[in-house]
Amino acid sequence: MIKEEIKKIIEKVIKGEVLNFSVETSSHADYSSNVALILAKKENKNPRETAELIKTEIEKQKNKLFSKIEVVNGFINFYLSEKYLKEQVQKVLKGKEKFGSSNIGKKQKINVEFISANPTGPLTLGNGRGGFGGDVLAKVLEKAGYKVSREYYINDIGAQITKLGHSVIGDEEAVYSGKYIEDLRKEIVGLPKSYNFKAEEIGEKAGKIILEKMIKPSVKRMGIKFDTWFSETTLYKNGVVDKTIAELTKKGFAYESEGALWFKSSELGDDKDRVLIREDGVKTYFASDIAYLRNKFERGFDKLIIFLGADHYGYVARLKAACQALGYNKENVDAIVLQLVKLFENGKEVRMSKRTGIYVTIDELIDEVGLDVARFFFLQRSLNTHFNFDMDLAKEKSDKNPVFKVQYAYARINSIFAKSKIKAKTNNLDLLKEQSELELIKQLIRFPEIIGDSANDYQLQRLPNYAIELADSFHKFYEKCRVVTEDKKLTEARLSLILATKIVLENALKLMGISTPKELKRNEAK
RNA sequence: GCCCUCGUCGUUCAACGGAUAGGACGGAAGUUUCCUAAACUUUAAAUGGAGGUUCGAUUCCUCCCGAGGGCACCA
Repeated sequence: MIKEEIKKIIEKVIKGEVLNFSVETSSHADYSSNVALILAKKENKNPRETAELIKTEIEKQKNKLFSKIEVVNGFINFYLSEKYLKEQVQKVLKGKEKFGSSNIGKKQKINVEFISANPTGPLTLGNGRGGFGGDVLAKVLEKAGYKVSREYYINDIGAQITKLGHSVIGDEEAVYSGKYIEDLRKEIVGLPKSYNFKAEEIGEKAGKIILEKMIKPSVKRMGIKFDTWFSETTLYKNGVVDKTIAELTKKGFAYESEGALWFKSSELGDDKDRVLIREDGVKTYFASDIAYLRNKFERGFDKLIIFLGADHYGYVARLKAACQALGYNKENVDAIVLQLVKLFENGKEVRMSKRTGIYVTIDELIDEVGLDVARFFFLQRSLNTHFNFDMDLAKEKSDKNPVFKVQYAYARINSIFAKSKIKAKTNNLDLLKEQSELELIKQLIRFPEIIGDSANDYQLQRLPNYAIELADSFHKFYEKCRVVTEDKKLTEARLSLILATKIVLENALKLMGISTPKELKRNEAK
């Protein structure tokens, strides 16, 4: 990664100084660093002079990375040399689908748990946000050198399931409604009327059907493949919950009060203690969640990432407390909190709820706008911003979704190759001298940085934004430079450039789980 | 009441404490004898308010205003 290379060069110059300076792509140059501003402040010197000093030292090294280094307002601006840029094109071509991969993860095992919706109804919009986010984060981490496992936790036991049972039976304790509940009633309860239904059993059956017939197919349509579907029930069957509670008790983190067993989470950063076993002897979901946490670490994961809805926010402190109590490092658990998606219809907010039966399912969304648009749509938004969704607007705008701009760039490249009789050759890359050509190369080499940054801070909206910028650079190049011309050598060089672009576009789109159509039909409506 | 998240062009989203706040849609004006005009070029338009820290704040801190979400022996 270039940022890292430049950083190393600077660090060498400023020697032992430990500074928190940055090197970033910049609108003023190819890369810029604020190192002088920070160093000068520390040493109480003039930033401009400090910058000049650093610049002179770097120039002495005669590094072939740069064509020019300049100092402006105390910033040090770096311009990459053409020679270096052309080497990078070769690197992309050589790297192919591996271009962008890195080893920052050092093969650490990460468990990414996401969606994990209760099997009490279909997946909805909110699950789409977490679903696509989790899947893409997993892909990013894989590309960054982690060993990733995608996991779905199924809450297939307990109060929710009993309530589901009541709903299917249709008694007065019913909470869920909707057509699928009626269908389940027909399927499970059957015609011969009997009044001996046990809500728990019915709920369990219904949950299984919902999982298999509704959730799993939706997940598949979303383009997501889980490595593990983890059933909460197994934690009870295998005695993990009891073992975990016993361990907490033994370590002095659990105590009895008012007939219940409590976890001393308040001693470990939570605002209050939490119940593990209720007065009536029933273990809480939190108890099995701790068991699940322990189970994940016991399976050998170095790091856990858990996607949570904003309505489960309070959970984070509890889980981290549990982590510490069990002797694991709480830093190895990252919770990603998703803000809720609000549904709007005709300009008015509609409260989504599986209980009232008012919601938009993920299947409906994909039916309406297609998977590519749906994915891009969600990925463009930061996970922790509030999100208003209007299906009518989404439908109306789906034709104008920027994902097509990206796919169109890809299609244009394929079209050129389909028509060209000449093959790409890299021996004359020196002929690439146009501004738009060099700009395009600069975009290509940002890709590994985009992945590295996203793997570190989980800010996935960076990916679609980058894809758009890359497509833009390509389209500008396309307008400016004709690829296939009479000049054979130039044609070969430009074909190499667009081949490299194709590789990066394809890698970027695949990372987002978006298709790479070889051609895009012209929009009839337009 | 306490805690968390969010407030950016008309709309919807971007911007590790950096330079002239970026894109998309919508608005205005253009570009096609030539590899797909779902493209390109030009243009108007925004940081909720008040303080503070800093060489420098959309970003960090405090208060206020507004939206959402938590504060269960529910999940």
